[in-house]
Amino acid sequence: MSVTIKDVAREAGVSVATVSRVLNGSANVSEASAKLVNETINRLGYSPNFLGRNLRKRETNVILVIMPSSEHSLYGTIISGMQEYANKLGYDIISAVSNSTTYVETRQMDMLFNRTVDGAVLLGTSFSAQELNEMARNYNIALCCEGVEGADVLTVAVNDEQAGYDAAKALIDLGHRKIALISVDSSVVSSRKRENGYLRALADAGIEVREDYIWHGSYLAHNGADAMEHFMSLDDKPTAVFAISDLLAAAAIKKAHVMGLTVGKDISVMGFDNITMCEMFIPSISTVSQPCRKMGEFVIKKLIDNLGTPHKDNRYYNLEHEVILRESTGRI
Amino acid sequence: MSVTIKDVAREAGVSVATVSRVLNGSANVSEASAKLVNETINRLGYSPNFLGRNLRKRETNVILVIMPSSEHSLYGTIISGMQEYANKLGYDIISAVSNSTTYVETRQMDMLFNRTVDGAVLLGTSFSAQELNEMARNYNIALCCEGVEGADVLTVAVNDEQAGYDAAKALIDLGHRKIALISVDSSVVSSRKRENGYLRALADAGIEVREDYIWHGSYLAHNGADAMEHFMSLDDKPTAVFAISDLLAAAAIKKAHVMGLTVGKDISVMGFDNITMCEMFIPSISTVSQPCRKMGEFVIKKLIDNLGTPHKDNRYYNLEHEVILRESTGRI
DNA sequence: GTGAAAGCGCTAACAC
DNA sequence: GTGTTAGCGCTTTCAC
Repeated sequence: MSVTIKDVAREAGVSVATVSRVLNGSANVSEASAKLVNETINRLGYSPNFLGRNLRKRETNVILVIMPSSEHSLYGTIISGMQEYANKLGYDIISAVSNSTTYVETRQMDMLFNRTVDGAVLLGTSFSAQELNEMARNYNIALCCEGVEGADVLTVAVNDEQAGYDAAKALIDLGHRKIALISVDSSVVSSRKRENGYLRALADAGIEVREDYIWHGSYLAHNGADAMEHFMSLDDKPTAVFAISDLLAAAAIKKAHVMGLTVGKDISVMGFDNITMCEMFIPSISTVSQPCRKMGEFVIKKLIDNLGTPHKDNRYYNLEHEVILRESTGRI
Repeated sequence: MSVTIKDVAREAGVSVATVSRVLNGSANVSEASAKLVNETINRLGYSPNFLGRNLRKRETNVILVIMPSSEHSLYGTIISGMQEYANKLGYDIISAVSNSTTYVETRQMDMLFNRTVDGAVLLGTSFSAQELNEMARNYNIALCCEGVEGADVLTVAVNDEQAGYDAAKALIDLGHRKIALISVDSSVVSSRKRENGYLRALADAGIEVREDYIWHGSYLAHNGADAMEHFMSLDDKPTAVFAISDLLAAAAIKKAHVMGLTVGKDISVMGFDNITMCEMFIPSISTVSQPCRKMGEFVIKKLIDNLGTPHKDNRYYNLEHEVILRESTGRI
């Protein structure tokens, strides 16, 4: 039914080897043969079957990216960076969304184990360090955005602790002393690190940490609103809030607005990630930006480097973040 | 290096056929053999090479989804719906972002032509009807969200014309007579249809269409702001604006806000798509929602149905949209 | 410069 | 219930 290399060879009156050579641009094909083969390929509408090719070559030139969520505009930018770089090197990027479900993530990682792809990048994972190390022994994997403690796996991310520090420091520099934190209840490493950075910044500035200024909940928007409501119910209210994600920050801002506060004046709010919405929001949202494109390019570069060699680079690379001040934060 | 079915067979002391039977759950394997094979598989950490399997079976059970952009939260929800449904049927979904670039999209479609995937769903495409028809003759493709006029290809989308009508009608029902439109300059069919629906709604209500109330530009946020600025520079200003996308609506709202207007009172703004941001925005954004999950499920169901048969269903399916009124629109 | 042939890992027909 | 074997479509060695 579908046309194969054999059909092309027969029609062109050459051997399959010659067709293959033309296909792969190998040397030692006469111009006449090459021309003839190419014409036949076009005439027959032939497209090589990559299952055959990849099986034979034992490589697919495809890299899988697994995202924990599809709602995060950050991931789109990262993947865009990956794709551009990968294409240049003759690789393709495909992606899949795990929804942070171990079952789905495992199913997707099967594409790596069953040789459908050459490598995988995880933008957050539910696998343990031990599981990751086990996988990394036999397969090429990398983490991006979100490291896993104890995992000896190639990782590219910002320094979340320092980024959390810088975010809190920016609020302190604006004159704030009563700074609250909206964080999440989960074991996600990056959030914990951002939280640690916040604590260190307060300590450095000689500000005492108050339990009632620290809120833990889910990643959902609702949590940002609840946190803001809680802070505003306190007798001694904070003047600034640092949320470990922009979504939580936006929800907190919305709640403050509904409560009649002017965000940026009555209360300052700082987010994290610099998602698309930050600039559009009313007020625009101050945040910490990650170098998404660069992270995508870099992790792909390193991963592809690993594909060839037995000496895999499994280092942890930190890329530079940047604090961006917009309307949602103001001097006190 | 990597362990194959042969290794398992040798270690277990059975033939590769028996291992294959266990792998595929075919009948006619004694319990003893099955147990032995499974133990050996676990012991050796064997994972079947799908390149071999797929080559032999001439199917991959993988469907590719191509998105024009990665920034559209709609797509994430659609793909989520696809994935859930596909997994139930033993299929996997992978996705790729074309950035509306023909070169990239073509490169991604190669995965279909070279048999790396069984079918492809395009959430918007830069291919012409003719090109699509040509592809559909030999391959399994479907369009979702965004139809192409003249393409006899399986398509699942909302009725954009009616949706545009309903959006404008909702504004009319709120008492508005001076209703402007923010649309895009491109040939994207869905936008033109929404625009046509807007025109029909005005006609039905006996409202004359004014050229200076219709703005065409790019998809970028900037365009929404420019449009609002233009409308507000008119002597006879509109009291409501319908934007054919939520992003444009948000940008228009932001601009109106900056200009000192209270959106929802001084000016009403209606978007389209019901992206995540709509609910969080200040004010929350009225919009038209598409049944994303359902669309994803449905298109996958139909596409998988097509995989088996020579009689392909290439109909155009319309799913129900819904107008959602929030704070950004008000009664005049 | 070109062709014959082996073989990548797997499934499935066929034989027993 | 199990094994033997052909062959999916391709690349690549080896011989000429």
